[in-house]
Amino acid sequence: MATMRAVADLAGVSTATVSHVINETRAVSAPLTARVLDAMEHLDYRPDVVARSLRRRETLTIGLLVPSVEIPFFAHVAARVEAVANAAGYSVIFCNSDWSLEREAHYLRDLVARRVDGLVCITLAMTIEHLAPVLRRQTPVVVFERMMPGNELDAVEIDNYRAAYDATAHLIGLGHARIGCISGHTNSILYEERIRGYATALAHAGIPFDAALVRPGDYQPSSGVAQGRWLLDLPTPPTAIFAFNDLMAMGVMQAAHARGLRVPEDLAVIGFDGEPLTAYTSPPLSTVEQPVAAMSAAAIAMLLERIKGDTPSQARVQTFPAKLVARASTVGYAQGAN
Amino acid sequence: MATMRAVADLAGVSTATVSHVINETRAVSAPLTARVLDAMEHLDYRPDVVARSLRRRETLTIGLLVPSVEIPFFAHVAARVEAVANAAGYSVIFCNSDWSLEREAHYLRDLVARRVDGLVCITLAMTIEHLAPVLRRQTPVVVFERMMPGNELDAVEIDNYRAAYDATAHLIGLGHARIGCISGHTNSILYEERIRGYATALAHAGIPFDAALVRPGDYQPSSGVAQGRWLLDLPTPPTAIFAFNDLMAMGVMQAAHARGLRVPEDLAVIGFDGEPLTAYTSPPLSTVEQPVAAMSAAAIAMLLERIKGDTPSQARVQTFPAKLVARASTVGYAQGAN
DNA sequence: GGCTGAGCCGTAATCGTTTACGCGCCCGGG
DNA sequence: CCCGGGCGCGTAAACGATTACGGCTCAGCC
Repeated sequence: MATMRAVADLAGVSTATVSHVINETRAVSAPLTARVLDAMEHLDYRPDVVARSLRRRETLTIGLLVPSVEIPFFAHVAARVEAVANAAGYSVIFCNSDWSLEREAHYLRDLVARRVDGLVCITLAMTIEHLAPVLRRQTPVVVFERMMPGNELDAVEIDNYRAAYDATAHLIGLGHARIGCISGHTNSILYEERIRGYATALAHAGIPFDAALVRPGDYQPSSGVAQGRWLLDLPTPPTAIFAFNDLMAMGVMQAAHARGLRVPEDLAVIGFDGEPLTAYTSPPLSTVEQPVAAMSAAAIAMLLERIKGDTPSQARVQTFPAKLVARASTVGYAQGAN
Repeated sequence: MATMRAVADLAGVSTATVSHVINETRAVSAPLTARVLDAMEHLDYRPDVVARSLRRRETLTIGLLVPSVEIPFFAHVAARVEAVANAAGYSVIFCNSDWSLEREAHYLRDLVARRVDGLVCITLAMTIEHLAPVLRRQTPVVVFERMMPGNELDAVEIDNYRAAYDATAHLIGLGHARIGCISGHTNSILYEERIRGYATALAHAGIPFDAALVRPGDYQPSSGVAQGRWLLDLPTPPTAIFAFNDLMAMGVMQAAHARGLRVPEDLAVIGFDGEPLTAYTSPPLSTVEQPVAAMSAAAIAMLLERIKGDTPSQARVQTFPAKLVARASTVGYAQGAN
């Protein structure tokens, strides 16, 4: 409530001096400094962030755009991004697009109008054109997962090819030859990379690729159930299924259990993302773990560099390793520790 | 980038006219209106939200404070609150306190300095004193779950007493007489109410209350495992366990499975919150479902009323019914549909 | 004694909007 | 013919900070 003017008056100085005391931006004599601090204390003064933002032309705010925070992976990212950003003095405006391109566009406009200093966005279907309004205003952007075209944006990602390869090879190593795959939305680089990893692992093992075994999911457990059933209904059903995220893998396990199949004896299941939750399913779910904390920290670090103007001009893409975590849903309780 | 000044110049009018065209706040002749709109179009002008906020003394921003968005229930709330707020034109500043009172206090100060128009906060341990800086600035607040003391804040909540009663009665109805309970943090009204519901249901069935059967959890699945083991290690272990949230219930199921116990034949398990996830565990988890969407909408509605100044002066507490959802983790596949 | 330069501060412009006032003009009624 | 009242618009003062300039004082030195 108290304004800087009030503090200045109470301390008997000008607002300039108060400002400089607060920001330590020019020398102020000891006695004056003391008087100012006293006055601030008395009035419980806090600088008005809005006014400051207007004048400084920075808001100490970043936007965070995610498809759905109800999916554990995105919630995890949101938590980490917020923590790191906050430690650096930034607040986070949270935008949940619900997988809607339209809403994403809406958010982008709003975030620009709000003059966010930067933007972390995690989206699969968005293309560079959608970001045009943001880039035009020179607002730095970092994306999780590389975007569709050969755009040039700072990004953090995992090696999706290798991760999918590892997951598939893991199943092959356990003796499976007929391996189903429940993917996510098909219009993304992520999709292509993971499918390539899956197919390559099969090829290396001399197993023919069967398109019927690859089913599209939507990252919700219900699609895991539906596509899991579909696969199990095949004349020659798979003996193992690789899902593009943990929730769908849980759905698959349930579909299997509902038919009296045992996991992993009758059907092995492996998920993706490696959310903590997976350690607590029944049976514990094998998965491929993404280093969310490291990725989030890296994303914010890159963003802050851009904001500070340390402009590498060249877009940087940081690729992190994903880690296969074998649990009872593939290797059984006997072999699978954890 | 384009400022209102630029638009005014291009259209050959004053900034006042531009402003009035934008906000439709006073009559402007058709020709001028057209010229202004044209100019805006040409320059791709968007009002600067920061400047506007400074002048209007409102930011069209609300703060959202949650303990941990990685817990499905809070993620669900965050998604709904954001959606409703956004539909009303408000942006959401996301604050993840990680259960830390210190961080909560930090966020509250920051949100006030940022002049958020309102605040939705969901916290168990916080007391009214922590909110003092917010209330002093007249910033409206709505809380999820009533707070510790007999404070007076607008709130949405479920009938925790009844919900816990129902869950316990459900287990009793299935023939269980020795029922364990894994609670959350013990320093909240929520805790007291649920324990009261649990105890009362037992009493009504003539079952003596056994303090050894009530164990504190922390809403993480790991505590479900730990406390589940503890309970199963009892000389006379419970035949059913009621957990204060779904994640801990999953932990309990895993602990049971790890010992070769069958759910629900050897141990019935019921959770709390009713997150969608629970329909996909193995077996599907019985739970008590909170009407998150309705609660979130109500919270925002109350907040907006306060913001608009429609001040009931009296704090309002809206209590919603929770719904018991019986699934295979208690009633078995035979009886339990779904 | 005058000049210079270093310390310290205050004045006022500025960021980009909104909005209280007030001024012209035109029209209709007395 | 004059006057009152709408209607339409512009001028300029906010909102609450930051910051470019410039002014003053005093010490040191020639």
